[in-house]
Amino acid sequence: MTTLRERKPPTIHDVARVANLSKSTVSNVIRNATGVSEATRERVQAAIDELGYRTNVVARQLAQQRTRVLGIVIGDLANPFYAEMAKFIENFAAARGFQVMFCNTQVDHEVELAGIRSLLEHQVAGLLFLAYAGSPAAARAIVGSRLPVVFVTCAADWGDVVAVDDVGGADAATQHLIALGHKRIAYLADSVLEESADNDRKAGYIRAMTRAGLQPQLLRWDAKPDTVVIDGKTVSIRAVLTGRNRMTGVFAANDLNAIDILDCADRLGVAVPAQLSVVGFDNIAIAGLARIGLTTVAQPKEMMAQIAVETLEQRISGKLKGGRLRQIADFAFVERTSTAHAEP
Amino acid sequence: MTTLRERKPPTIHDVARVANLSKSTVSNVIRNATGVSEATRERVQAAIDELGYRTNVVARQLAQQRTRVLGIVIGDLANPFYAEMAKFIENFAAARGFQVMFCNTQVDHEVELAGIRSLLEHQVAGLLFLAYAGSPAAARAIVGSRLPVVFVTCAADWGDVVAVDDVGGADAATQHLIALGHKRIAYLADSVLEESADNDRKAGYIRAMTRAGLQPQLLRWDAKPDTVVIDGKTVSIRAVLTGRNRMTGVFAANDLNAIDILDCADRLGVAVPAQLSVVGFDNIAIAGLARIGLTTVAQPKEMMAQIAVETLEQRISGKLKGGRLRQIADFAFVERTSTAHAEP
DNA sequence: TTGAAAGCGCTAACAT
DNA sequence: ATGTTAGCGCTTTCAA
Repeated sequence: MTTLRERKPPTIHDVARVANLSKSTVSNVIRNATGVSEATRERVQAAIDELGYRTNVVARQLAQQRTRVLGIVIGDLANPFYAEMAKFIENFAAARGFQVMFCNTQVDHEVELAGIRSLLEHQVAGLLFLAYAGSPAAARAIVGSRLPVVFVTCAADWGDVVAVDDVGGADAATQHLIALGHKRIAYLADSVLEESADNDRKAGYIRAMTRAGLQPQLLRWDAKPDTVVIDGKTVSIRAVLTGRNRMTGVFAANDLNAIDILDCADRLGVAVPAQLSVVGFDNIAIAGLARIGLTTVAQPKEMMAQIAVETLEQRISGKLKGGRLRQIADFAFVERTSTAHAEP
Repeated sequence: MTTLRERKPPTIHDVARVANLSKSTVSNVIRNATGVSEATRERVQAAIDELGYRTNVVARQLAQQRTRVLGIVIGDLANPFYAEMAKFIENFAAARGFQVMFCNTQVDHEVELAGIRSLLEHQVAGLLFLAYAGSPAAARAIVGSRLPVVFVTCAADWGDVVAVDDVGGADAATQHLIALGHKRIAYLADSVLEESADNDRKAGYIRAMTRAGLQPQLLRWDAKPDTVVIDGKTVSIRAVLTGRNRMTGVFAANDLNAIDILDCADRLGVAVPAQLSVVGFDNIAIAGLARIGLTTVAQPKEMMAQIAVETLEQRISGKLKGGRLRQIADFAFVERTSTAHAEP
């Protein structure tokens, strides 16, 4: 092997020495600056190849006083929806020459803030929030207003927002259940994080219920697969799905929770959709499996990721100026086999 | 607002001026160096708070000639297994003061190499491969031997390896089907990437089949949900599952593919497990759903993530020296409802 | 078209 | 205990 672990990597200075040119000329070649003769360019390239030189981006970042790194704050990577979004975002970012730094720590509020702080210290050029859970004030105070921030799939008033029509989607989902003749329809909040999107979906649900003269029922997991909290009281999921005044329809804040409910129903012997109809939100990949067949509100994931990255890039480059942008994408209602007419 | 978008962030120089001290003293405080009087420390802290100073990690990295950034190369974030692994890895890394940079681009070989190159240019302190697909030679040539590399969940001979006993797990999975009386058992390779883990699992499958005197059948997706390639010939999945010499058992390279097969069976009206038994590998979260009930080989994900990060950290810090480490974790066989005795 | 030189913000000897 | 100083590798004016 030619490269020993110990030897320091070559710098432009080394390249310059080998090519018998100055540092600046080498720099000009590397940066594809104009005004370099073809002969020189080749001479430099030869030296670069010979030495195996590679740009030290850290030094460049310091000199240029900016980076091409995007900070991505994720709600929960274990949720396929966020994983898919993260994948798209990474793809679009890479295509535009950005490197991404992730920060997943949704576990602990303090850890989340520390993560954001670290991203800022690394001088990320922009911040992208996927599911913004933290106390708004704290995060905002840390971020300040020195770099562009985009919220995807969630919302806050201190950055651009790219989201789906959560209220409309939730309304449509609820309306679907109502149209099928269901009366006792519950809303199930997400177990992990009470994000801004949840609130909008809840609002859409309440709007549809109220319009139909039905009583909203807000559920929230207590001990994940067994009990839920309803009106401040802890109730077993068995009671909710099989009790006297059992729910016949559930609209979950997202597919993952909808699937959890499906699983509860299966274990309790409650037939879906014969005895229980379930609607989700997101349209994650597995929702489409024959065995799941989850009726859900689909978000245009790839499109949202693209718009988010593009918006952030334009803010960074300064091409986009002015007030906060709110870009709301249309949802698509996907009817599958988890919903049916209510029993007479 | 006090902070205008335009004003440059304060540096240690500014802090020093406000505190009436030198840059180095401020630096000493920031780095928690010893030999700073309590009074001075407080004076510096006051100035820091007043100015809202935050360390510029880029400058520090350049001065220290090292970073606390880990490069994570992922196979496919849309596969819940990798997403879960990524989450654990990010967690452990963050807990140890590392920031992570992701690179997902499994789409294109060229893009993958470009991603690795970018991570190196960003001077990552170490590289962690989750599912290493690329042509070994190319990636290795780019990385060289200047920084530590750990392969998790996959293997290569030029870095430390943290993996599950793929061969043993695959053998056990296949053996399970054989013990249930199945004769025509196929192996289904992953559709996205032909990784090293696939080969080991294939080897375990072949070993078990051969031992039982059965003929191995290697399948690979052609057009994802419809056709597979077997012995170089394209065959419809319908033929494979319902034809004259149909398979009665399938061992898939991972859960995602196993679930795809389950889905195919469902759509074709093939009853699982009555007419078809399916075993997966990974034990992703959804495999445990009542509706999926996938029998599978579980990998100790969190433990592997932890060992991987720790190993990488020890290589980086120099605490761990010497030859490549191969740390193989035990698998756990999880029997669920997707497997049963073969029909007589 | 090329080169000299002054930073970028921080660290880490070394001197005081 | 605090300050002085010389870098880290690159960019970017400005001269030559």
